Amino acid sequence: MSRNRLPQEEANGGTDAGQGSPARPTILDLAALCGVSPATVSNALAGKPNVKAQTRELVLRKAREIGYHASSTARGLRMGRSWSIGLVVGDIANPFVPDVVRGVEDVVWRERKNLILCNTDFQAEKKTAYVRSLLDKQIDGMIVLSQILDDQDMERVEAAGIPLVTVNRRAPGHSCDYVGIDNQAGVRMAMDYLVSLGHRRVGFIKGLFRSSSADDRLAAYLEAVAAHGLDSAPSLVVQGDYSIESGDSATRTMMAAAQRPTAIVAANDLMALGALGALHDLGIKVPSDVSVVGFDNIQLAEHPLLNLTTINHPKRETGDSAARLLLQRIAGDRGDPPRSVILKPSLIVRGTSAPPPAVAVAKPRRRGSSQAEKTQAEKNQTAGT
Amino acid sequence: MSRNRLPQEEANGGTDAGQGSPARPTILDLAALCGVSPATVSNALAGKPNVKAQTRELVLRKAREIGYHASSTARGLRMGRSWSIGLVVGDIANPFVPDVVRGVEDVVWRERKNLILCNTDFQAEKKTAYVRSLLDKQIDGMIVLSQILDDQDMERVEAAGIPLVTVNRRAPGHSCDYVGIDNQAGVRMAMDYLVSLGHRRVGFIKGLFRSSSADDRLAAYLEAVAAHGLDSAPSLVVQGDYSIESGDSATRTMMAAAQRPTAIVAANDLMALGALGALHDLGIKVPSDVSVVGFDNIQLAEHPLLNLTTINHPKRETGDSAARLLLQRIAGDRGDPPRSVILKPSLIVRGTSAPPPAVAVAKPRRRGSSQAEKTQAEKNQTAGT
DNA sequence: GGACGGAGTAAAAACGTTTTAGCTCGGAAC
DNA sequence: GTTCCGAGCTAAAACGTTTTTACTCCGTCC
Repeated sequence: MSRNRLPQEEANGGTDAGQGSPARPTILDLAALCGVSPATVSNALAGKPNVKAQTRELVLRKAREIGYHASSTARGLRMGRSWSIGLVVGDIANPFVPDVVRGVEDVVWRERKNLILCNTDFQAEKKTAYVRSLLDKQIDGMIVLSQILDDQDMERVEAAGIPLVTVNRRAPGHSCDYVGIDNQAGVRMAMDYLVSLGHRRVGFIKGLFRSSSADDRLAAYLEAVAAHGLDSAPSLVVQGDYSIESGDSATRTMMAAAQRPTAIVAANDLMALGALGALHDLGIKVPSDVSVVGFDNIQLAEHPLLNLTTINHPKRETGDSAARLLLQRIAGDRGDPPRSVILKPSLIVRGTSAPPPAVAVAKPRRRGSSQAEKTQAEKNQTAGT
Repeated sequence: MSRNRLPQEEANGGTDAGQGSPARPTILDLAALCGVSPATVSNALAGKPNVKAQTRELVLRKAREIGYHASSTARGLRMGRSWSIGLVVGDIANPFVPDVVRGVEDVVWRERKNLILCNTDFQAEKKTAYVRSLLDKQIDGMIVLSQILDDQDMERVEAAGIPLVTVNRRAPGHSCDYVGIDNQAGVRMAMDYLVSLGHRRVGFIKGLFRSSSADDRLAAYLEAVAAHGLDSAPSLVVQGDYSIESGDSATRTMMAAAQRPTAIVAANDLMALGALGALHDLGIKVPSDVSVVGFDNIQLAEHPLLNLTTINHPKRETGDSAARLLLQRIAGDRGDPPRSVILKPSLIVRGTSAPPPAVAVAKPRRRGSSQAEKTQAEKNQTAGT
């Protein structure tokens, strides 16, 4: 160490006549300034017990004076950590995502860790590259939202011993912590509710194939159709891709079929909003002609002009749980068996749902309860357009 | 280096009988494997010209074989960089923000840098802590969205020599790269358009005080009122805070006043949507009774049921420009004078704007031009509502 | 035949920490 | 008067790179 010669000749030379930035103080500077060794400074700042109170005080004071802050990079290299966690999302611009991110940030922030945001656009190549990059950075942990990593990426993460929490979509074959929602229960609530209103012919706009949550939601729809003995027809299930546009076109397809549904359940709110738009364009009244129920309860769903009946997905709590699980895993034993948090959905009745037009009711008429729901629903959406 | 003894006795010991993760290979392992020095490996991988083609090939092959990836941390320590940039936002859940983030991510991704997302909730303490953390991490650069840093934080960033780009809000007293929109032009377009429709009494829901863009938008409104000789009254300008709720309550306040406006311009779309909700609740027809114009053109503004006339803010392009500016600054000379990118707003006519009720027109009737505008506007919004 | 030069490689320093092992010194125990 | 011990500190190694400097050949030139 040629730097550490004389007390007054510190690492960052006395007069910084150079125009460049003055180079921030290192632990060596601080040690020299305090007249102790770097080890002692480190121990003092870390609160280790093997340093005299008086010395610790001196170090803390001087550190504050010169504005010393340890380099995360150096510390990370030595300790093999980075105090940052990777958050892999498909599309941050999807209104569902930022709310979850917000939940993650909130708890991660409490431990003063940083969030590295990786937007994959659902592209395999980008996903792989981001995972690589995160591993190279020695992240402390990783959260993957609404998508799965290929086996190779997964293996790399496991090999690196990096804790991983998956959200909304289980990685088949790999066991890791998971946070999701009870999709089946959610759709069942929507279906039961519609049936209680008197609907017998309910259409479903499903999400992308190959996503576990999409499968669950579709399965729950089919089960409900069977359980309640509802009308079933191929034209009542249309494929969407979670976008507004796909909800729009799916609805047009569905309404063009011979047997129109009296209610439509969409696998997410964006498609439900697309359905509302399409029905509006087609001159079909909501909810008097057709009811629409979404899934997620995104922020704008409660706007008086949209006023979407939907299944609430606790988004912020999702992010919160995922981050908690991850932090526990980081702090605690890596060997513990994987844990799952399955959040509860809930039905939010707003203005896009009502009993079907009278003619459609074939079964014996329901009593009060459905009537009450109806007036409630209609109240919510009076004066609509 | 006690590790580097024999060819077959590599750093990461042959048999990893231990249960822990096998510890990833270092450049020493790779060097031993190839029978060259770590320096040569480094040069080979970096594509330096001073290594024989044959050697380089060998190194690359072996590197791929054992899946060698350099540690960003070690490299960062040595090179004084981190290949990540800090993105400081106020609230990621605000629908305006993710689109900008998406733009940033897109260009940052091209250089394989990472994005560290800092959500400040507009809290001074969180802001300061995040900036500290970013500086400790030796980030390559920083983007601050729609907020300003206190002088002390600002000084720290400057002292560290970290390039900084501010977006939507200039830091008074500090000169750094800036990306924004021509707020005045935007509001002027909205006002001119409304005047051309025949409106003479236009209300304005302004944003938070102390934000430069809010000031600009308000100023433009006032100028337009003066320039066109429109009605002006204190009750026509109401304070909001950029949230839906504030737009709602501001509108109720405005409509409760003696002199109701025939049109409302809001400083952002969320408040405009709040206005739509309030008017809907109040039973006031949009646009026949009152026109509403927003600012930002958030994604859902184009939904057929909202169909909001608004000023487009090129969000993605904003993020794009900010990131570009930042990367240039990182790569190029730090000493260059600060640059600004001012994006152009544009008027998006949808269904929430129309001529005022006939009775409201007091001044002598405009000729053709306004009529032309009107038909144009109506053409744009046929099949609306 | 020796000096020169360039190509290719190696040795070692440096980046800024944390942590382990060891040192010193004063007092207590025997 | 040794020995032992603990408190408080220091020296040095280690983390895994990049980069500077130096070295070794080998062919070419004079």
